[in-house]
Amino acid sequence: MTMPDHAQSLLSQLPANVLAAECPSRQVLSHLTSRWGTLVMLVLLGGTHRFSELRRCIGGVSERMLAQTLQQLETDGFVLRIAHEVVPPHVEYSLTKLGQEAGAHIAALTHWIETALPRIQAAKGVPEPA
Amino acid sequence: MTMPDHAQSLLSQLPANVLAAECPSRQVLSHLTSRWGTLVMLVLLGGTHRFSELRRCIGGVSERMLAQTLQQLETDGFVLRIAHEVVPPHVEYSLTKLGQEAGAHIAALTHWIETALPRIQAAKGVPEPA
DNA sequence: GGAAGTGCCTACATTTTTGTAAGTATACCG
DNA sequence: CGGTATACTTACAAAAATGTAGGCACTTCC
Repeated sequence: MTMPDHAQSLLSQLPANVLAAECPSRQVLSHLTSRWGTLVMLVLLGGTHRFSELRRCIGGVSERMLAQTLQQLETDGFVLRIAHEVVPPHVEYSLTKLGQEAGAHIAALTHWIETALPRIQAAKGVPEPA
Repeated sequence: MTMPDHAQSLLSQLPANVLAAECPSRQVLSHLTSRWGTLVMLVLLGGTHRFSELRRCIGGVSERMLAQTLQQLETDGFVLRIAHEVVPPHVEYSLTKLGQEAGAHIAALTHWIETALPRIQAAKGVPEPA
């Protein structure tokens, strides 16, 4: 045995398989689920925002990390960056169509966590069957 | 201005807010979206598995990381660990009810990535509007 | 005129994460 | 009897992520 049945079923017709170490989907996943990536997607799902706005509403991000995260999401094709050539700089970030689709799933997960948090904290340490 | 409107709306009635740095939901999110956490949830969504099975079907995990990840998910109440007191050891991992709910969202995201991968790769570098 | 705001980047230091290898107790297989 | 498998843990080392501080080229506000 090298792989359980359901893993095979996951492979089925899909063009990618996250369970495989070398699959490019792994990297996309890691960008979307990175510490700040998830939160950026979440905020941008609410509409276009400037760099400093993002920085302010995402508690705890440093400028460095925010910039890095935005670049990753941009090169992945999830975020659209529009820079107005003025000074002081004015840059707007928004989600692409792809970004909105991904963002919807991220929002679903985070929203679930936010509402389920009481249950999660109650379950801590208390062994619970499925 | 300290926070955009939609961020306020996210706060609404929810018992938690991921955008706040100190919110406990942040940690839960980070466990579920950690490098291996996501994949473990995904596999366990397919049913009960032993440690070594998980290790084999999740490409690239080390024993150390798998053990650590499972422990985190267990203390968060997502994973149920059942150890049969025999030698050699026999341990089974499965998802709790909470874990299944969270896992469903994770599966939706990863499944989307797997199917959208061609589009994502095509979009790389090509600026695309929403 | 001085301070604050804008959207970054870069160098450097620190922290965190992750990998590697070895050890454990025992049973089963040939 | 030697090798393999099980489910881990621990110590040590290497790699990656992250934070901090400073700079830039201006403009607007007080």
